Parts: sequence; C-alpha cells; structure tokens
Amino acid sequence: MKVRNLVSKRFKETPADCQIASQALMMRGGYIKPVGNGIFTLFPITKRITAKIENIIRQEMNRIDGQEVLFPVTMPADMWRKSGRYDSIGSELLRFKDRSGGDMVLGMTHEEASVQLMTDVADSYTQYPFMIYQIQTKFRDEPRCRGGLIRVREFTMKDAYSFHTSQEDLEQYYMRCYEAYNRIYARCGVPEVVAVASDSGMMGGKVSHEYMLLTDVGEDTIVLCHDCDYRANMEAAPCLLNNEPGEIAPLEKVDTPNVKTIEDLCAFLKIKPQQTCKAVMYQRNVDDSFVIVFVRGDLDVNETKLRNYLKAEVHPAVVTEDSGIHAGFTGPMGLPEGTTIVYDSSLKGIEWLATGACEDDKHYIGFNIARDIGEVEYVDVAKAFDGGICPVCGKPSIYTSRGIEVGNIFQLGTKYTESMDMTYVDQDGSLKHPIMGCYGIGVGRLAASVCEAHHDDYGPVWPMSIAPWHVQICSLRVDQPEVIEMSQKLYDALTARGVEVLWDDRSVSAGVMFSDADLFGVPLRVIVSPKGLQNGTIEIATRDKSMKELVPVNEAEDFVVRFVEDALAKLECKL
RNA sequence: CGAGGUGUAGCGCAGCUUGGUAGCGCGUUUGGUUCGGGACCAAAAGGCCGCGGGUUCGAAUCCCGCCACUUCGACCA
Repeated sequence: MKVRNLVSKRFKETPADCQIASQALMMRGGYIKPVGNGIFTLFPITKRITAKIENIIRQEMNRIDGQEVLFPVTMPADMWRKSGRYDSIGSELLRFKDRSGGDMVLGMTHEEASVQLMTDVADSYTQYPFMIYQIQTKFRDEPRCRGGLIRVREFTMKDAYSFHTSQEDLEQYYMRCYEAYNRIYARCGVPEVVAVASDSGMMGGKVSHEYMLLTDVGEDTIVLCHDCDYRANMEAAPCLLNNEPGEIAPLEKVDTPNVKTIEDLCAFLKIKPQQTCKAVMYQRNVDDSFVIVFVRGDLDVNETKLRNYLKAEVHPAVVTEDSGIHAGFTGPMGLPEGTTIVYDSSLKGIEWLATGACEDDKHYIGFNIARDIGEVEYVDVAKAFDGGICPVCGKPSIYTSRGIEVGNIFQLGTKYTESMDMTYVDQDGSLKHPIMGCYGIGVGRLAASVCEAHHDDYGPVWPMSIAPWHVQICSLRVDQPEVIEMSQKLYDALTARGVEVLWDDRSVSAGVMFSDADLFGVPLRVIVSPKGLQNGTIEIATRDKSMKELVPVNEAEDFVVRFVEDALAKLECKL
C-alpha cells in the first residue's frame, strides 16, 4: 500500500475537544471519523488494526474450544421481555418499532440471543459443556460518550457465552478463559492489563473480573495493594481500617453555630475527621424515602455497595424544609420516622464520636454507638481509601488507581437459563437449567487503549502484532531514480515474503514524511535516501526509537524480515 | 437528567460587544525554486455563517424557538 493512495488524512493541529492522547492522535492521524455522538467510522488503517486484534481474539477463543457464531444486531423485543431485561434496562437499550409496529431492540449484549439459540439445540447433558462467541456490532445508547473510541455507543465487541452442567465445570472453564484473556492482552502488546475482581452489578451472578489497563485517563477506579497482588474494583473492595477507640466520655450536646461540614466541625472542636460520624443522605428512587448512611468522617460512601446492600436504587438526597432533616447537623438520634439508617463498618470500635444532633447549630460529642444506640448492624458501604488495610495480606498498603476496562468475564449462573426457561435432560432424566458464563472484549476500545498505553507526542507506537503494517518504507527524494528503484525492489521483495509494507513515495519534504510516519505508528521504518545509497546503506529504525542502524543495501531485506519475525514471535504471532 | 460552552471553507480559528462587500492560518490545485524532521515564491479553487422564525432599508452580527456537537457532574455490564 502506498501512502499516497491510503484513504485518510493527517492533521498538523489537534482537533478541538480531544480530551485524551489516544483520541487526539487517532483524530490527527486519520484513524477515525466522528459521525455522531459516540459513533465513529473507522478508516482503513484502524480497520487493519482491529482486524488483527479480532484475529488474535479469535485464535484464543478457538483455543479454549469456542465456536464462532453470528447473532443478529436487531432482535424482537419478546426475547428481551422473556429475560425481564426489556423492562429492567433503562434507555441505554435502544428500542424501536419495525414496519408492522412490532417492538424491536438493537443488541447491546447477547445473553438472550445465545440462550434462545441454544434452547433448541443443547437439550442433552451429553452435549455440554460448550462455548459460543461472536465478534459483532453492539449498540448501547450511553448517556455520556468520551475519549474517542474509549467510550462510544456503537462498537465492535467479542462476546462469548459458555454453558455448563455444574458450577465446578463453570469455574474450571472460567479459569481457562481468565488465562485466555491474559494471553490476548499480552499478544496485543499490552501485558500490563490486569484482571481485577469486580462487582457484577446487573449482569447477575457472583464471581466476575474486569480486565483493566491502568492509566490516569481511565474512567474506573481500581483498588490495589502495594504488598501483595490484591486487586479489585471500587465496588468489590472492602473498606478495612484500624480505629482508635478514643476515651469514653458522657454524651453531651454542644452549640456549633453554622458548623455544617466535617471540615468546619473538626476545626471548631479541634478534633480529627476520624473522630466524627458523618451523615451521607440518599433517597430511594421508588418513594423518595430517606436513607441515611453514617460513616467515619474522613471516608466516602460507595453508592454501588449501598445499592447492593439495600437491593434498591437510590439517588443523592434533596433535602427540603419540611423533610424534618437538618442538613449539616444530621446524626443518628432524632431522625424522622421512616428513615432507613445504615451504619458503615468504619464506625465500629470508636468509643468517642462527634455527630450531628438533628437540631440546627447543635452537635453531640462523646457519642458512643453501642451505649447510646445499642446493638446495630455494621455494613461495609464506604469507599476503600489510600492506606487502608488489604483484605488479603492485612497490611495497610491499599492504594487506588484509574483504569480503562478492556474486557470482563462473569460467572452468570442460571439467571438467564431460568428466566428464559432453557433446560436439558440430565443423566438421571431430570430437567435442569444450564449454568452460564459470559466473556466480553471491546475491540475498538482495546485498540484505543493500546494507543493510550503506547504512544509519544508524535503518534501511536503500535506493537508488531496489531500494527496496521509491519514496515514503512520512506523514500526520500523520489526525483532520484536510484531511490525509487531501490524502494520498489525492497517493497516487492518484502511483500513477497509476507511482510506488510506501507510505502511512502510522495515527493514531500522529509519533515512531512516523518511526521506522517510517526502518526501511522508502524513499528519498523526503512529509509531509502540518496545519501544512504551513496554509501551503500539503508537506514532501518524502530518507531519507538530503541534501534537505528545503517544496513548495507544487500542485507536490508533479510534484516527487515528477521526483525519482523522476531518481534512477532515475542508476541506469539507469526508472519 | 442537571449546569456551562460552541456551531463561520476539509481542519484550527477571527469577525458578533457597536448590523453595511465573508476573513486569517493550515490543507487542496497549478507553475517554479528547494530537499534527512511539518520549506519558499507566485497564482487559484473552495461558504445555506447549524436550522426556523422575528426586528430592520439591510442580519454571521440583535431577539425568540429548535437542533447538533462539546465540557463538567449524575448514570453505566
């Protein structure tokens, strides 16, 4: 492929509103074209990258006995009514009507489709276990898209569904998939992607992992430990700490005029936030009844943990005059009837606390939950924090990091096979619901994440395994016949040996050519120039600047082929 | 869903306050000079100024409505 014919255009200036590096570089380099909010066209250079990623995924899925299928993008709503998700999922599920007025949906995931497909097929225990997967377009009407291909509404995803006759079998297969995912990321050149234990949320089921690329621009927060390999996402990480009990003192109501925040209270009473009992207020979505969470003053509430505990949706409270709640002075004593009170575990073991008195401009000090309230249930709903205690090794070495989720795996259980009544006949003749797992990877997001992880100021640095081309030939001074001749010879020879070559034979200045090459991010660069040819050499350099050599003309071809082969071999890929 | 911002050439932007011929840089085309990190000179093409209404002799500019995009927040498998 010649650069002059490649359908894309590079830009010197970063388009407006690019928030993260991968987005800016993929826009500048002519990789993607925004078509609508969160909807992109991929130019050929990107399609070549995603095709390679898809191939790696396909190989690894086949390696764990996956069977590729292709589900439809559009589905009749009935299938989704059956599982209950037509009603339970909000507006991110795009619903529409066909010409006869029938309700339809655009596929955002395919549990329903896979269960429906397999219901008629896998009716005997002898056929289990098996896994089906597809690589296909998904549509999720996300409220908030950002970061180029990182978060979009329409995207290509590999989604896989496994079916089992026992929990043990699912767990065994889950581990195979866990390893397959690690191989996929390593082969795509991002071995730094890590699996973290996660909250499975609306997917149902218990055990799940998210594969995260740790980066500051990530949207998710991950909890890690400095001293062991504990990793979990915010929702799954317990908030563990050691409390100082403090001196027991009588409960006393004190005047705290206009002291409404923990910060104010600490300054006013000359105490530490760890000695306060903070009220965080929510309301249930169903009836707006108040849910008040008490948590150690220096900590925050994780709403997902709270929702999971309450098994109900909540939103931050809107406190009105007549609600009976005194914002800024809320404490456990004196709350209106009908309020749900939740005590976070972080308060456990503290004998002296300052807290609101449910009265304007008053706080209690010396508050002792066991003495003044009695036995209460402590629940873990606080966010894990830097310096917290690791639930695995017990050291106070917890820290948090941002990350991009580039894949996930779930042990689904029988959620869908039960709701959609999929059964098989077991050995003993009884009807049973198969146990499922599901496994997803966003292809475009992975491509963008690799760019995010491997780039410099001038462009992406693609790993050889997923690079749009293996080699780029830059022909400087194409007005010189010997340059064209040598370049053509190399191009033909390399292509004949299976190397993918991008050839820039435009008569542009070296600066333009190199800048474009930087944006293409092709890992190996071959520079043919009159200067080099005079000395009988060709310059060969890596995009990441780790290698730059003047190679004798007659050795260049072998040098390049060997380099590409070696680089691919390291990533378990072949020419 | 809440709060801001922006819509003017393929891209980046100025012009709007104070209404009067549609501008600049990059890119594109042509000719010439250059040639190892976004060269130079000369010429040219390219616009429903987001859409609809209003005010006015006259609207990119002022007013009203809508739409789109975008940032932060809420939400999210």
